[in-house]
Amino acid sequence: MARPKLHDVAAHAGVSVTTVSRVLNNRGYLSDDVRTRVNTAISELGYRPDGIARSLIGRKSAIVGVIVPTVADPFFGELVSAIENRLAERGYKAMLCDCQENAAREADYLDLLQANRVDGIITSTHNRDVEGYGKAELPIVAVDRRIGAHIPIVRSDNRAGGRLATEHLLARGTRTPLLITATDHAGNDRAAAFREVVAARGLEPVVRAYGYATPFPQRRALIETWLAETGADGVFATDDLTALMVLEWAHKTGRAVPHDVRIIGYDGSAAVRLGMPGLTTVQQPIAQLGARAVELVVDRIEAEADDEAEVGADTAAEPPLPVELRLGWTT
Amino acid sequence: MARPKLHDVAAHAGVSVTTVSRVLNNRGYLSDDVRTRVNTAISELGYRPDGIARSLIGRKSAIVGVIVPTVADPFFGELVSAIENRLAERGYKAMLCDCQENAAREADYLDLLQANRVDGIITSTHNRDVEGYGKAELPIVAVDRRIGAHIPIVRSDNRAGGRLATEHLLARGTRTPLLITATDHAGNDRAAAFREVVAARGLEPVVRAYGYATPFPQRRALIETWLAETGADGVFATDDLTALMVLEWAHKTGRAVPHDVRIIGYDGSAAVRLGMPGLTTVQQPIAQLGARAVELVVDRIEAEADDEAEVGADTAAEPPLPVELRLGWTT
DNA sequence: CTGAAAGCGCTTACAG
DNA sequence: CTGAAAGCGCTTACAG
Repeated sequence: MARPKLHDVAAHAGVSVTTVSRVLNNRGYLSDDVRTRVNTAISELGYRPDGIARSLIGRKSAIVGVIVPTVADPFFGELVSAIENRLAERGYKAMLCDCQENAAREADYLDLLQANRVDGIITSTHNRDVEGYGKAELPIVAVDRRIGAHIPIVRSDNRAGGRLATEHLLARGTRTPLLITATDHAGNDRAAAFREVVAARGLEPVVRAYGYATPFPQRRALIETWLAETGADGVFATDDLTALMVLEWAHKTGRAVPHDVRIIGYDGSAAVRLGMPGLTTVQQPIAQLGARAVELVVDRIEAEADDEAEVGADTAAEPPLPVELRLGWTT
Repeated sequence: MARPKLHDVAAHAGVSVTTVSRVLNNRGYLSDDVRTRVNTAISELGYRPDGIARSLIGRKSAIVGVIVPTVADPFFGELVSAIENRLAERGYKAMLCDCQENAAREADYLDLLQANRVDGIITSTHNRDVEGYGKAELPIVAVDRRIGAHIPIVRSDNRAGGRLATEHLLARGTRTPLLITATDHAGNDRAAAFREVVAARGLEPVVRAYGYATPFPQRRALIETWLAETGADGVFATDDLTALMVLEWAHKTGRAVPHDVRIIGYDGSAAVRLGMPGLTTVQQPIAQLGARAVELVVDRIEAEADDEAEVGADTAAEPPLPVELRLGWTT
C-alpha cells in the first residue's frame, strides 16, 4: 500500500485520528490500552508522520538553514559537519546553502529559506552588506561575522590568535614579518593583532590582502609576487590554505623552511592537520564554534515557540572561544 | 503585518484566491488586467508563497537529501558543493546528512528524509549493507557506491585511475610498490588495477587497508608501520589525505621524495590542489560527478511527476567519467 | 479518557 | 476568463 497516513492508523487501531495524534505527540490523557493498540498499528503499518503536514500546522519545520561560502573549503566543511551533527542531536535538519563566495546568491538563499519556513538560520559567509538579514523575523546566528546589531556572533578569539601567531613568528627570529589575509578591513582582529605586536617590537607590519573573490590561480600568483617583493622571512597567513601556498612557493623557489622563511597558518581543520601536520597554525575550536551556534539558534527557536521571555538579549556579546597554537616544523 | 498569505493578496487585488494561485503558477487563462493587479498586490505586500503548504499538495518538496560520510573531508565537501549548486540551478534545495562514517546514522537519515518528503536522494557513503535503500520508493542515485541493483551509480573511472597511478609509479622507477587504501574488497577497482599492473611487470603487489572507521591518529600510526615494514619505494594512496600522510612521514624520517620514495594520491580536490599542488595525484572530475548525480536524480523526479515512461531503466550502467593524471614533484 | 470539527496555506478539479 | 469548494496530512481547541 502507499504510504500510510494518520487515517489508516486510526482505522487499524479502531480509534479516532485525534487519538492517534495524541499518542504520537504524547499529549493529553490516554489509557494504556489505547496507547498500546495505536503503537501496534503504527508499527504494523510502518507509519511515519508526514513532516510537511506537521510543519504546516505548528509553525515549526525543524529545519535550520546553514549558509556558508562553500563546503569545498575544509574549514567550512568541518564547521558545517559540526553544525549538522549538533542540529541532528537536537532534532533539527540542516538545509545547506553553499554560496560559492557570491553575495547575490546569499540574498536569494535568505529568501528561499524563509519561503521554506526554516525555523532559524546559521550564517557564516564573508559577504558584507547582504540585505535581508535585518528584515528577517526568525532567529539568526552568525559565525565569525558581523551582520547586524542584534544578531549574535559566535567566534573564537581572533585577537588572541593573531597575537599568538605573530609573537611566535617573532620569537623564532623573524625580522621581516608579512601578513597575508583575505580582506584587510577594520573588523579583522587577526590583522589588528599582527600590527600591534609587530609595531610593539619596533618592526614594520607589512600586510597584503588577496580578496575572497579572487580565483585560486590568481590568488597564488598574487601571493608569490608579494613573497618575492617583500622578501619576508616570516609569514603569517590568516588561513591554512594560504599558508600551504606559501610553503609550496618556498619549496619551488628553494627556500628552506623554517630556516629562510617561517610560516604559520590559521584554522587547523582536521583535513589540514591530517594531510599537513607539520604546519604550525592557530587552531580554532571548529566543532565548538558549530555546536555553540546551534545551541544559540535552537534555544532562540524554542524560546519563541514557548513564548518565553526573549532569550539573552545580550547574546550578541558571546565571549570568544579560545584558540591554541599548534606547533609544526614550518616555524 | 505578519507574513501575508494568499488570502491577503486576493483581498488586496480584489480577486479570489484561486486567481492569485493561477497567476503564481501561470496556469489557465488570465486577463492581463487581473494578472497585473495580482502582481502589483504581490509586490506591494511582499508576498512569498509558503513552500510547506505547496509541498503538502503537489507531492513535491523540491528538496533532495544528500547523504555523505562527512563534508569535513575535502573531497566530499567539494562534491556536496557541486551537488548543492547544480540542485539550486534546477530549482531544488539540499538537505544535508553528514553521517560521520556511521552506518546506524545513515539508516536513520534515510528514514528522516522520507518523513520530510524529500523528492529524491543522492548518497555517497562508504557504508555497505544499509537497510532501507531497497524499500525506499523515491529516486535515489549513488555516487561511486553500489547499493542495489536498480540504483544508478555515478562514478569516475576507478580502474583507469588505478592503472594510470600504478603505471606512473613504475615508470618513475618504483621497484617495491605499495598500495594503501581504505578497504580492500572486490569492488575496489583502484586496487584491482594496481594488482594487475604490478603483477604484469612481474612484481609483487603489496596492499594495505586502514578501514574507513579508523580514527585519524590510529590511521596515521598504521600507515607509518606499513611504510617502515614494507620498505616501499613507491606508494599509491587511494586518497590524497593518505598520500599527504605518507609525505609527512617521509619528511619526518628523512626520506627524500621522490628519490627515496615516490608518492601518488587520488582525488585532486581543490583544497589539496591549492594547498599541496606538488602532490602527484589522479584527478577525479568532482564537479561533474556532482552535476551528473543531480541530473539523474532530478530527471527521475520530474519523470515520475509527469508520469512519463520510466526514465532510462539502464541508467545503472552509467559510463564512468574520465580521470586524469596530475603531475607534481612527489613522483 | 476520547472524538467530531475546524484549520494550517496552498492547489485543483469543477462549474459557471 | 474567474470563483466556490474540497482537500493535501496533520494538530488542537472544544465538547462530551
